[in-house]
Amino acid sequence: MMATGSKVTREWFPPAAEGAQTAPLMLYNSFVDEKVPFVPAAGPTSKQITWYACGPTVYDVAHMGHARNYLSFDIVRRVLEDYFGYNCLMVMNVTDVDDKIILRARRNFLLAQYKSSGKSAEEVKEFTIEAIQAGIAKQQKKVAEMEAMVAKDSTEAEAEPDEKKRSFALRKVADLQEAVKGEALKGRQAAEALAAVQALGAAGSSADAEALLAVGSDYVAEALDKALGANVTDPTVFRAHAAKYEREFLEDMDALGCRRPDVLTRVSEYIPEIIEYVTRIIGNGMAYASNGSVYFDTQNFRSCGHTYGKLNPWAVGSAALAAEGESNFETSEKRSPQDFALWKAAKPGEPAWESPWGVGRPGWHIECSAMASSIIGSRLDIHTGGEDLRFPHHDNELAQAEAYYHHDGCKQWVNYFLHCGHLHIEGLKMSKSLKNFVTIREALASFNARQLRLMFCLQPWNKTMMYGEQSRTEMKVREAQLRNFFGNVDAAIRNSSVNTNEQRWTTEDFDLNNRILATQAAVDAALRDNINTPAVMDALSDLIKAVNKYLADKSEPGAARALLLRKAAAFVTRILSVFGIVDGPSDRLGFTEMSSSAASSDAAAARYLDALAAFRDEVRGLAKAKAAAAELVAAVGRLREGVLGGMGVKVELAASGDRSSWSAADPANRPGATSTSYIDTVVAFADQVQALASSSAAPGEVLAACDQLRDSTLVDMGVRLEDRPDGKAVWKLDDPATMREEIAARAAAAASAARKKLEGAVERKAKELEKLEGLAALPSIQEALADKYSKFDEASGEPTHDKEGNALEGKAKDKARKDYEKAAKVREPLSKKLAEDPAALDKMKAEVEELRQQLAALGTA
RNA sequence: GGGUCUCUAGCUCAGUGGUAGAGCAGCUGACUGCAGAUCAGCAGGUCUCGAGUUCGAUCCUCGAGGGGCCCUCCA
Repeated sequence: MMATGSKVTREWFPPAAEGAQTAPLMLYNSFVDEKVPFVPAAGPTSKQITWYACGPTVYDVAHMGHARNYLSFDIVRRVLEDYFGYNCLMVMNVTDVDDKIILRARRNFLLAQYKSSGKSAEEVKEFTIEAIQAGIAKQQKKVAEMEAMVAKDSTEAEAEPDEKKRSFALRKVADLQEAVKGEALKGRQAAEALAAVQALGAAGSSADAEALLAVGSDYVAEALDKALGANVTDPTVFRAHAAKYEREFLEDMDALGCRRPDVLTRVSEYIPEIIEYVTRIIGNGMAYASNGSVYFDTQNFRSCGHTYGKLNPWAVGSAALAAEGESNFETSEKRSPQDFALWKAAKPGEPAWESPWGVGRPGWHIECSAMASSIIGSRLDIHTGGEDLRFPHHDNELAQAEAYYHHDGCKQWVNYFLHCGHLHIEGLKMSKSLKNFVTIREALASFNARQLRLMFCLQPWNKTMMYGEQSRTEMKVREAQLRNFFGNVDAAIRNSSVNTNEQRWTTEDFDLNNRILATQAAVDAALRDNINTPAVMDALSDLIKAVNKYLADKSEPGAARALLLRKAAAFVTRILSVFGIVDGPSDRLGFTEMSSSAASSDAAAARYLDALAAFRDEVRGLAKAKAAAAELVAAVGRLREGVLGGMGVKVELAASGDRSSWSAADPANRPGATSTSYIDTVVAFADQVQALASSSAAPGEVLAACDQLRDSTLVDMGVRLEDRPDGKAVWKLDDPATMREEIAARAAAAASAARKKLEGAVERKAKELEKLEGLAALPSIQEALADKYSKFDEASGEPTHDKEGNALEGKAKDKARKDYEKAAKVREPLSKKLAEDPAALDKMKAEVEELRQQLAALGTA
């Protein structure tokens, strides 16, 4: 090519770059309790972020309250990763060294040892009874002590001159009284257990050790622990207990579809880092060793220019006051009541590690600071946990990290602290102690992971979440809407092939496209607004409704634009996959065609289903038209020879009464398993229709056969058939179990529907009547206002003179009018009703009575 | 007791200085041989109460009351 002098001017206008900055992602940050823009620590344009999640203490099975944390933040994480495109390093700890774990592990271990020691049933019984009696004695002693303490503390509290301290002392007394109640309950439970154990032997037959221990295991374990607990020194006992529940926890998380963290940090594996951490904090002058333990020095921490209690500053003072009230503070190892343990000196029967301060184990708060610092360093983008951990756990964590990084000038270890709201069930927080918990496994028995995730997506992550009937109903409605949407769109796309239909856009197509664009904008705005998943779900629901309307408008064959429908459905799918409600690409590893599920679909099967549906449509059409039997026979013939024959299926007619068989015309090209089952079905159905025709059955019987095919045979094959008003059925593939459940639920609902409807009607009518009667019993407006005004306008009824008889003017008059209007508005429903019909109240009474009688009649039937 | 948040339809919650909205639940209706799907409509509110600021308050201020949460272990 030659360079010539002729230069061509290329015309291109660059799009304006101003205002290119997109709206920020806002996150609700616990440091300030408001939504603030999210900026990665690595820089505003960086996509690299770090996240430390406060993980489980693995002492028992996890319940849905725990799932609230991990599932909700999994959704948040997926949005950050898959929607906003951040690369997130997610670290989660597992607390496997903890008071509860130690106690339970030791007891379980001793109990197991005892069980396998080959004691006779008599010995076991004797020991169990002793154990329970010891438990009862201890309980009684404790109650007595507590009651004495209540008496002592309350007199002391009364005498306390300082107002603030007195109120704390009084609160303590109240708490103590609550605790006494709790102990008394435990005592009663122990007494019941004792009776049960004694009954086991007395019943005559030999009591076996298993049964005895099943009743008294708690007490036996406690007794064994008291006697032998200090001798348990083998660290594998504790590790094994934690490992079991850690494994179960991770299984639960997998079952819920939560992405695993990138790094898992176990306390037991980070002891050296923790010791180094504590050492440095001591070196920085913000902790001190005391009698084999190490405490964090909150006073010095403040003197060094740090802020203690950033997340819950209000709790700090109160907690200190409460701690001062502790009777044993003078003898404490702490310098200040706010100080907390970084390292605890070992007690017998506990796992312990060597340290510069003697044998011991880490305090509760230090693990998170040390492990997160070890993996991530001196600045985290995000730290998450349940809202109950705000104080003291997370505040102490922050203090420890700032103290550790003091000489790096660290004043803010975490940029965004996110706390999820608790899970409530019937108005109460789900918790182990309230015994109102549902384990994750139990929940997964009633709902699948998709349903649970959908339920979580319908409520904001940072507010209290309701787990109840209402939430379940809304989730089910939403799930059905989504399922029907995907099914409807799929059917519509099948029936509006791009190859055979005009694709030019009409007004409806432009409108639908605009709806899609608007939905995309709404979803984006909702996600930026603190990852507001309920708002996203609402936006998707609006789009689905728009698509439904579009499909209704475009009901003539081929009118709907398959490409546009696909666009809408693809967007909904994409967002759902971000939430993890449908499997997304990031949940599989490797090339997708290697995954086992990819090959399972049998593309050719659709043709046979189409043939079956079309044949059934024809049969239904003939039956509804009360056509002659010969026409049905002709239809069967057309199916066998024409349709199926054209698809390479050769039907072998059976002798009368027998089932026909079929074979592939080309043996080298045999249909797959799914296709085969469809062909079996269509051939059998054709036989059935022919038999009905030849016995000249009534049209109703033919329709019944069609219904049975739809409601039973196809359901079992995972095919959902829906008859449309135009006489054409559409089919969708679905899970047979789900469909059977739906059918069963509908049948149950239908059975009780009449009664429920009547009950509802009675209740509503009675309520309305009660309300109106209440209004009727009210004094008249003028009587009601008589304490404020003395005279009223004849025509309008409004007050004209005040209580003293002075004429109302200016502002006072306006006020009077407002008073009047308010009172009038309250009475409006009644006056309106009476204006329509002066006898309305009596009529309503009669109606309620009538409904009640109907209901009673139903009850006796 | 202190702190803090909250009070809007039967339930869960949006919302705005110009007398209120959504979803679910309820009730009608359209379509329909049945089932399903879908659409349309209706009803339901002293916006906790009281006082103040304002031309005007559900919204702002103050007070009262109810509820939640935190101040101890918890996800």
